[in-house]
Amino acid sequence: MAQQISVERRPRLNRDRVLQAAVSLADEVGIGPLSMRRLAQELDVVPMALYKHVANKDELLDGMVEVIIGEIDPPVADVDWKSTVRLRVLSARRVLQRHKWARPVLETRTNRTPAVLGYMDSFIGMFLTGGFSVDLTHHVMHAIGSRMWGFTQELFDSAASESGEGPADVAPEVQAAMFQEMSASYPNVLQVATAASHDDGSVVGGGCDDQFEFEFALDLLLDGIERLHQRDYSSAAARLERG
Amino acid sequence: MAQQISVERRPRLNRDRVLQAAVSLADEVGIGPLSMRRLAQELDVVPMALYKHVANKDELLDGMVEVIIGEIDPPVADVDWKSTVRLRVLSARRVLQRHKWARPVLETRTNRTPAVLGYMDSFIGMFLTGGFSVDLTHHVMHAIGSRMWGFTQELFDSAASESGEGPADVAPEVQAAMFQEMSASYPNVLQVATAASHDDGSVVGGGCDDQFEFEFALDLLLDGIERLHQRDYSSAAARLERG
DNA sequence: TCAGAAAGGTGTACGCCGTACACCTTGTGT
DNA sequence: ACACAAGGTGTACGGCGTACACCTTTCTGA
Repeated sequence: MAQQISVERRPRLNRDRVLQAAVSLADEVGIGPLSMRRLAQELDVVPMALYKHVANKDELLDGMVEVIIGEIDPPVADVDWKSTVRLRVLSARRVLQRHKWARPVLETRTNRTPAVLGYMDSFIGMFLTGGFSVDLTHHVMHAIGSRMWGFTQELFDSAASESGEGPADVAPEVQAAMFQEMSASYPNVLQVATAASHDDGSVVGGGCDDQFEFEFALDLLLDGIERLHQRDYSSAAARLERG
Repeated sequence: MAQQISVERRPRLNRDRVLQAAVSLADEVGIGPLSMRRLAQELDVVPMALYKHVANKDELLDGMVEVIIGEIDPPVADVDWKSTVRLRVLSARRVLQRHKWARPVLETRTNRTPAVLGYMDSFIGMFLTGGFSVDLTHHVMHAIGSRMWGFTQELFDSAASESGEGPADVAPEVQAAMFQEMSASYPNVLQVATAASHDDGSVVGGGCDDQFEFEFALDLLLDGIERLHQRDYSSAAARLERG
């Protein structure tokens, strides 16, 4: 009967509480001082307890990214693509400003977690819905990518990154399963990714010409800049126009 | 007489050899495994020996950045601004590809070392020489910044970052000295930075509206994208045109 | 030429970090 | 009531950056 006396009992931990606590702590003290030990202390728990809920620190960071992606507003419907995209990016920006540690974390992180893929998928959807071709959507995603997240360069890199050339070290049936799941959960990502790989025949990854993408984005900017220059742009005037 | 027998003598260390070794090592093994201990080992020296040449690991990283900035081609003269800028950015990109560790390092680093300031100054100069107004140049630098380095957001932040609001914790005469040196060494940076601060009266830093800069760049991209969309852009066609 | 100083290099030690591993405790389903 | 899984603990290891006291080499100028 006295099994649960007035002693203050800490509620049990779970992955979600761990991630939330990590985000709060990083908000407070920054990403540098966020160590497993410090986080454990914050949760009134011994460091190793955390490992029952996240595999390691890397997965913790991935989880934190998940959390803040969840804070980005969903796309607003029934307006033109440009406004949809614009509002979404500005929402993402607001999130990144609320969590100042997030930018560097996103920039280092190359993992395509479900949350990241889901966000990308929905983002791509905004262009496709707006009537963009898959081709243009692809380049546009590269061009705009780093402005919101920083995952431009290896957007569709497959799981390659480190180990060799591509997904050659995964059994074919596993690849097939991944493909199935992709097409179910991230149809837009899949569409763009496969279209981008027509050239070299690989199904996912490797099929996109980094140099071309870089120059595409660079020239997009330079052309825009040139136009502003030609019309004697002044930010003061722009501010007035904008109200 | 026998003071220097056939014994193999390691040439004395100096800052440059340390930095070069660090760059090579990072090229080989990546930035993660690059520790002071590992670097020392590579140089056949005890870890603490390095601290006679660099103050700490952060300064080592700054030094490594210096080294690779030195590898970027100087601006080519006697062509239009657009080509000058384009070629320079592509040169910078080549450097970053040669040193794959550099991008994340640049993205985390917020220090305005002489090398960085020098590069920025010369970069700004390309626009000013091209007839750009200081105002437009300023926004353009923000818009294009991260595409080469990643220091967009706090380009002209002064030394603020961490410690409070601004340079208030530095003696006035020191500020004056810094100003003197700036105007001598980085006239373009100074010009743009001071122009950007007219609004709020501060001399250096704090005087630039992040939200405005972000939307400026975002809209530059979106407008460009819209134009491509309207003319049914296709990358295949673009590739053909380009040759 | 030679002392003394400055610059370069060493050895030890400290307090962090992530986390492997073996263990105990608590909650849950039968 | 009990077994078993899930959650939590304690200890320990190897790696990190670097402070500090010390020795050794090289340079300098009288």
